[in-house]
Amino acid sequence: MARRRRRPRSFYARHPLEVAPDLIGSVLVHGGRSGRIVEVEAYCGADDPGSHAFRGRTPRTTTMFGPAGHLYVYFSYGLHWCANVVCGAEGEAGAVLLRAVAPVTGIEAMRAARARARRERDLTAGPARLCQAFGVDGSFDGTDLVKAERGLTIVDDGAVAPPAAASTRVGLSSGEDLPWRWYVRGDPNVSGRPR
DNA sequence: ACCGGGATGTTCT
DNA sequence: GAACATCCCGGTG
Repeated sequence: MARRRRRPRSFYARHPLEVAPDLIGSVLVHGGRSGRIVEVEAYCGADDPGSHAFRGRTPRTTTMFGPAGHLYVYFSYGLHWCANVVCGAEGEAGAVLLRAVAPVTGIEAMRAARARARRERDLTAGPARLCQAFGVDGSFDGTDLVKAERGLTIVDDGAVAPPAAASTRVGLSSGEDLPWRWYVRGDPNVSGRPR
């Protein structure tokens, strides 16, 4: 069993376009549940028309403008929670959206939390699905992954990261041409298909 | 497999 | 009042 090492603050303090591909293959951990990250998207603050931070700081986006390594959780389409890791220098509002993981441990707990999922690959394929599977909601907004607040963190278990392919991001009406999504090609847990 | 529409409510203009 | 970093279900082929 390889040693699990928490990602340090310096890992997240880089530009989101560097952090995003490096997060592929890392492991998201919450209590007994864990999953290997297979799909992410980078959001680049004021430089990025697709980012919630593009039009400046608002009550909702406050966490994104804070220090790297904290979790930015937002409510989507009136139904779902989605989670990002804040990246880059404080105030730049960079973030990486966690879009999909491959379940590793705690799969029974994930199934219980995702009772509606019919197929196994629907357990954690998609930003809202993975939050539901891991029990992440708005109360986790602002928690520090480096300190593993509330048991939530991201670790490097030493496994060789699978190669990541790049594509445009999913579901945007602005910034839709920027190739800022990374995913493991062929992994069944990846959500939105690249064009 | 692929596609279309409804759910649902916060956020910001 | 419109937009929204989504998901699920039921249709069709």
